[in-house]
Amino acid sequence: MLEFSGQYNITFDQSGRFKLPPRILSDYLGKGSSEVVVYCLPEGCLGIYPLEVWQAMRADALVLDGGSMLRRREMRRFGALSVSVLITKQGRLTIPASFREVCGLSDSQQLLIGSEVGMEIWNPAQWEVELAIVNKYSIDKGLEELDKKE
Amino acid sequence: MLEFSGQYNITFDQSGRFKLPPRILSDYLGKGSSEVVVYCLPEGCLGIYPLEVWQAMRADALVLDGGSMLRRREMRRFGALSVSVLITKQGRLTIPASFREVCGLSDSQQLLIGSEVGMEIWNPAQWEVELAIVNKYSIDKGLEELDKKE
DNA sequence: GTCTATTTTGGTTTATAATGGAATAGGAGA
DNA sequence: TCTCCTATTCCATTATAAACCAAAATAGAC
Repeated sequence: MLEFSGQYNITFDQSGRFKLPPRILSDYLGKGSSEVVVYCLPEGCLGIYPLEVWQAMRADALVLDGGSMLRRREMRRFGALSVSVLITKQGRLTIPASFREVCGLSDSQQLLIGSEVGMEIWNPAQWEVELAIVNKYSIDKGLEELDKKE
Repeated sequence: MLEFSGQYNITFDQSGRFKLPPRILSDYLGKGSSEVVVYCLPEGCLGIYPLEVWQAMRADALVLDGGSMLRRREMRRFGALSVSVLITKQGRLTIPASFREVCGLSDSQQLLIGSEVGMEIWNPAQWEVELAIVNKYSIDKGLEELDKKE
C-alpha cells in the first residue's frame, strides 16, 4: 500500500481547519503519533510531515559551522516556517492563518498532494505551474538521455 | 512538540507590554524559570531567550584572548544590548522602551517569530526583507542540489 | 521630608475567536 | 433499496485577547 500518495481536494472551514481523507489520516496515525509538522516550503506550498520525517529533514539541513548570523538564519528558517499541530479525534487539522497566508492558501479550496513521505497543500493555480515544471524536468531529462545514446 | 516555532502577531500596550501566545509561554516556563533575556541582534530584531540559552550564546561569542580593549568591547556589547526581564503570572512581557527604539519596534503591532531556541520580535516590514533573504537562501540551495544531480 | 502627580504593575471584565462534538445530508457500494 | 461511510454544517463550550480599572510605586515639586 502506497503511503502519502494521490491528489485530493480539501476545504478549509472558517477556523482554518480541514478534514484529512481517511486513507491519509491512517498514513499519519500509522506513524504512532497524531503530531505532525507544518512546514513552509520555498516552492510556495505547505508540507505536512510526520514528526520523525521532519526531524530527519531538519538534521540534513543543519549548518554546523559558519558565523553566528548564518547559524541564526538557519534556525530562523526552521523556527519561523514550521510549527507542530495535532490531528484531532475527528481527523481534522488546523493550519495557523500566518502559514496559509505566506503560501497563498487563503482561499478555502485547496489541493492536498502526496509526496511519499508526507503531504503538501497547494494552491490549485500554483500546482498547475509546479506540475508543468516537474513534467518539463522529466522530458528534458529524457531528451538528454536520448542525446547521449546517439 | 516543536519549541519556539511559528509566527504570531503581538500588540504592545501603552506600557510596552505584550502577551505571549499560550504555547510560547509554556515553552519558556518549561525551562524552569520565568526569567528571559532580551538581546538586540544585529539583524535588526530583538531576541528573547531563556536565560540558559543566552548564557550559552554569550559563552560561544566571547573572545577569550585578545587585547583587553577588544575584550572590553565584547563585554560592552553584551552588557549594553541585553537585559533580563520576568514573565508575569499573566504571561505578559515588558520590553524596555530603549530596546524597542533601537530595533525599530516603536509601533504597537509587531511580529513574534520562532527561532528554535527562543523567539524574535520583528518589525513587520523588516521581516518581509529577512524572509526574502531566508527563502532565497533555501531556493539557491535547492537549485544547487539540482545542478549537482545533472 | 511630605505631598502630589504620573507611571507602572497586577488584576478583572468583556467580547471575540478557537475548539470539540454532534447532527444532518450526500454518495458509494452491497 | 438499504446500509455504511464520508463530508459538511452547525452549535455549545472553552480559551484567548484586548480593554479597562485600581492599587502600588516612582519621581518630582514644594
